[in-house]
This record gives sequence, C-alpha cells and structure tokens, in this order.
Amino acid sequence: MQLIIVESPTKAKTLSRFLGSEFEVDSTRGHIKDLPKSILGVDIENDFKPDYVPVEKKKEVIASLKKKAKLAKIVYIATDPDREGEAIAGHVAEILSKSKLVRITFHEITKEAVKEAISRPGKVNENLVNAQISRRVLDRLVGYKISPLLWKKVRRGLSAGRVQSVAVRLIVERENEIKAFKTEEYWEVFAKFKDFTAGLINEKITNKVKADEILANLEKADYKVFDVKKREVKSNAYAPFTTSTMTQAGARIFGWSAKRTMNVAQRLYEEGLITYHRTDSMNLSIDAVNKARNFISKEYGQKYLPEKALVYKTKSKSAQEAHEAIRPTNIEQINEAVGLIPDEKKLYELIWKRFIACQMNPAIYSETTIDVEAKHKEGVHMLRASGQIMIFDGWRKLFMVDKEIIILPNLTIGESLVKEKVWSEQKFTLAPARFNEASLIKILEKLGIGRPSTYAPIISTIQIRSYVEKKEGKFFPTTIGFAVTEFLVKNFPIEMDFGFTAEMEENLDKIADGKIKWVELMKKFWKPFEKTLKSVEKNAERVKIETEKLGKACPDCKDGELVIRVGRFGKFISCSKFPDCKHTEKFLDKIGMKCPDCKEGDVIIKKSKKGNFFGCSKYPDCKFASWKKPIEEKS
DNA sequence: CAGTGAGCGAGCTTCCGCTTGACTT
Repeated sequence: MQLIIVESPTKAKTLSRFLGSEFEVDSTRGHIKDLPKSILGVDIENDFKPDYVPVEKKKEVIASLKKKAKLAKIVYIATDPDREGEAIAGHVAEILSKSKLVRITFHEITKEAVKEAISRPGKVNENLVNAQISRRVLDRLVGYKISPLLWKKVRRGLSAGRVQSVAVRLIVERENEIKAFKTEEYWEVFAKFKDFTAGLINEKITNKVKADEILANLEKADYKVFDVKKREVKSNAYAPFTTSTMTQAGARIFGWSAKRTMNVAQRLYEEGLITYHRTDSMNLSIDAVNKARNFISKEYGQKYLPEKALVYKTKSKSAQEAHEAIRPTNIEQINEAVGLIPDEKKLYELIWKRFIACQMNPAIYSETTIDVEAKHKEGVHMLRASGQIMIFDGWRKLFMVDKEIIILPNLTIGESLVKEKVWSEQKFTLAPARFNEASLIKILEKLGIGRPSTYAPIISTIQIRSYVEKKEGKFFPTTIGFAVTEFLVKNFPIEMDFGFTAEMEENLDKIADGKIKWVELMKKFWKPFEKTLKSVEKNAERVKIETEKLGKACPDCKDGELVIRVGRFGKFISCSKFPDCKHTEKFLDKIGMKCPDCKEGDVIIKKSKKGNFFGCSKYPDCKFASWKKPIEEKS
C-alpha cells in the first residue's frame, strides 16, 4: 500500500476515488504543529528558534497518520503547493520520521496530475519552510509582544496583530475622514431638446446665484450641435471567483456575511459540486475551460465563444496560487443538483454563471456622445448628452443588468436645436462611504493583508474585541477602537503601516528563493522593534477611553452624567463620576422583538468572548439566550 | 451564552494561517 497525505479530507476522498486500491489517501486537516498558545514559544536569544508543538486538537489525526504510514511502502506528502503547505509537509515529515518519505505537489485534482507528480518525487523545500517560520514567528512576536502592552496601557484582554490592527485602522481612519468631511453644495444644469436632454459641462457651479445666471443665459441662447461621437465599447466578463470576489459578490447580491458565504461554499465543496473555496488563484483547468467552451457554443452559439480560451491572471502579488479559481466541478449539474437547500442552490448558480460567463465574449455597446453649444450674448456654454445601446449581449446573457437605456437621435454637426426647457438641480458632495464586509475584504486583499482562509475570521475578531461594530451592514469604530488605533499608530508606526505586510511578503519571497537567511530577517526586524517595545512600556501614558454622553443625569448621585462605556461584554451605561459613583445600567441593543420565552422583555444583542448572541433584556430574571436570531412569532 | 469601568495584584488575556467539526436552521 502507498500512502498519500493531503490537507483536506474532501480532497482525500476525491483522490482515493480515482486512484485505485494500491493507494490510501489521508488528510492532515490543516496544520498539525504550531507555536504553543499560552507562551511565546520563540527563543529570541537563540536565533529565534520556534517551538512548534503538536496541535492539541490534532492528536488523533497525528496518531492516525503514524499508524497508516507504518503500513505503507511509501508515503507521498502532497500538502498544498504553497508556503503553509510546505510547512505542513515539513511537520508531517517530522512526526513520521520514516525513510520512505517523498514530497510531491500538484495543482489539479486529476489522476493524470497525481500520476505525473508521483513520477517526479522531491524533498521538502527547506527555504519555503523557513519562509513560513519567518511569517509565523513575526506574527507571534508582533501579536504577543504588543498585546500585553495594550493590557497595561489601555485595558485587559485587548489584542493587536499585523492583520487585525490594520483592519481596524482602516475603519478608524475612514470614520475620521467622514467626521472631517465638509459637504459642498454644487449645481447641475440641464437643457431639454425634442428627443434628448443634455447637461452642462466644463463649469463648476457652487451656488444658486451662479446657477440662475447660467439659466438666464441658456434661456436666451442659440443652440447647435457642436460634435457627435459614436464608438463601440466592449465590456469584458468578470474574472472567475476567488474567495475575495466570491464573498464580495455574496454580500452585494444576496446580502450575506462573508461567514455565511464561506459556510455555504464549504458545503458545496464537500458535496463535490465546486472546486476549493479558499483560494486566491484565477487559474482554470484546461479541461474545465474546454467543457465550458463546448457548452457555450452548443447552448448559446458560436458568436458567444471567443476564438481562444480566456486566461485570467491574479493581480495580487502575495497570491500563493495553490488552488484553482472557484468553479463548478461539473457544469452539467446546473439545476440538476439535487438535495440542495436554497442557500446552496443560490450560491452554486452564481458560481456556475460566473464561470461560464468568464469564457464568453464581451458585451458590446454602441456609445453616442452629443456635445451641444449654447451661444448667447456674453459667451458660450457647452452641454453634453450620452447614450448607450447594447448591440451584443455576450456574457451579459447570463448577467443581465437593468440599465436605463438612453437612445439618442441621429444628429449632424452644425445642426441647430430648439430647447424646450432649461432647469437646475441642487446637489451636495457626499462623504466617503463607511466600509462594509465586502469593501473591507476588497481593500485588505488589495493591500495583501490577510489570506483567503482568514478574511471571514478577521471580520469576526475585530467585532468580538469590540474594536468595531456593525450597524446596518456598515462598520463603525467604537471608542476602544479609536483609542487603541491611536495608541498603536503613534507607538508602532512601522507595524501599523499599510505597506508592512507587502514588505514582509517581499522578504519572505527572498527567503523562499534562498536569497536571504530567515534569521537575518528576524534580527533586522527585532532590533528596532525591541527598542520600541521597551520605550513604550516605560514611557507611554495610560490611555483614556472616551465615553459617549447620554445627556441624562445619574439617578444615583445626581451629580454625574450617564455615559456609554465599552466593556468586555460590549456597551453598558454608567455614571461619569466612576469610581466615586458605581451606578450602572444595561445598554439595551434592541432588535425590535419581544422575548420568545418570557414574552415581556425585549430581545437584545449581547456580546461574549465567542461573539454576539441574542438574549433577553430581563436577564437574569429571564434566561433566554440563542446564537441565532429568534424567529418572529406569528400571533 | 451573561455583567463590564479604576486600582488593588491572584491568574489570566494575546497573534496569523491551514483545515474541519460540532452546534443550529
């Protein structure tokens, strides 16, 4: 018997199905060794030697792998072909310590790819493993050295990290921009002609006086067609899904959280309907693309099929490309996928459409722009109208949009026009939008911060720690979020920089290529970092956390004022005179529903170490609690 | 899945990334 070890149990199942009985396939289910949770686990004095220990929950997996390896003639370690996968391969090699160990990698789960991989056996790539060690040790040092400073200087239980702290910083700085934003008035001016409407261009109008002046001019002006431009505009299909774009689409189209989209995708993956859902790659297997092309020409016709297969390249530099893009494993299964619950069906169809569309021809629009000259005694104003007509739907056949169609008349340059009416509209510039889950993931990916497996967890972490809260889908920083970010940006500008991760990735690549030694990188990072840690520990003042005033007097001492504070369990109301006055009240985050148990209290959102849950405002009299939102009772 | 803040000073908190499982609907 020959043993193949992969990371995912589903992948193992798929492989064993087509490999035949001389192969057994087992999985590590992720990392099997990691730094210990309760101590630093890095010997800084001794060249940053990491103490990788078996992961507590993986004891059984490790035992099973050992047992199977003992029976095997040869063991192929086929963990993912990326940095983390190589580290896992190294850890597997350590626990098995067997002579018949071979490292193989493949990018596609097909019999041919695996056979080919087996035909070119290799060894664990130590440089790549060292790159993982660097990443892991650096994250551990940043996280486990800065967090205790926060306990000391801000409040117990807080956390800092290369990823989460920068994510919070993005939200905090956006909020500051919104606060500082001064809305500006501006005016738009329009003229209506027989078959179309044109808007004033090239002039900035900031007040009504100016707008009225222009209107007066336009009333008396002579109009003629100044220019007509027609051109064809192509609109290319969307690239196939990655984790990032799939969670963004889930949010935009279904209104789902990243967690929900990922949970549904996990089930689709386990049911064998889609390829792996934690990926940053846009690669597609040749076989899958050919099947899509056949389908397109058969189902929609030749004119929808590009001459050659379309290839998509990942823009992100930090992409690891260990997997394919997210696509259906078998495109024939559309609508036939039996037993799918509604969520699964919705996401599956979206993935299916996105994949087929990505191999279809662009949609083509005919775009017309008409410039109109308005001449009057004092001068000239220019107006413009533009219209678009779809002349070929292409991939849009699958993704129709309800676009307002503006059809412009056929006009010739120099032709004079008669205006029917002119008018103006007052507008205001808008502050930048707050982040939602989709836009946060998008910018994190752009900055190279976080990985496909962590986007959804990051969003949970920053909320569980009470750094930010989500209201109507938008992220708002809390007073704690503001205070911690200010403290970190001031004291750890290097680690909090938006480019810190990108720079780290560049160095990790050099380690992987054997160009620099990982211990040297650590030393270079550690020296100034250690100095900063010491200085902050000694010099930084304890941070005062702002409170939100409620504008009501404290009913106990009558002297203080009620304020909202953010504690370990979320918001609560207390007296501004604390600690002199110990008055507290519950902060009720009502969701507008009566408690299903006692029927008296309100259902409120509560916070625990594990995340938000739903409880009753009458607690402790009523003990109602639930992770899921209770269902509205029909009376 | 449940009582917060300060400081007292027991014993504790904390990172990122890879993977599911155990819950519930």
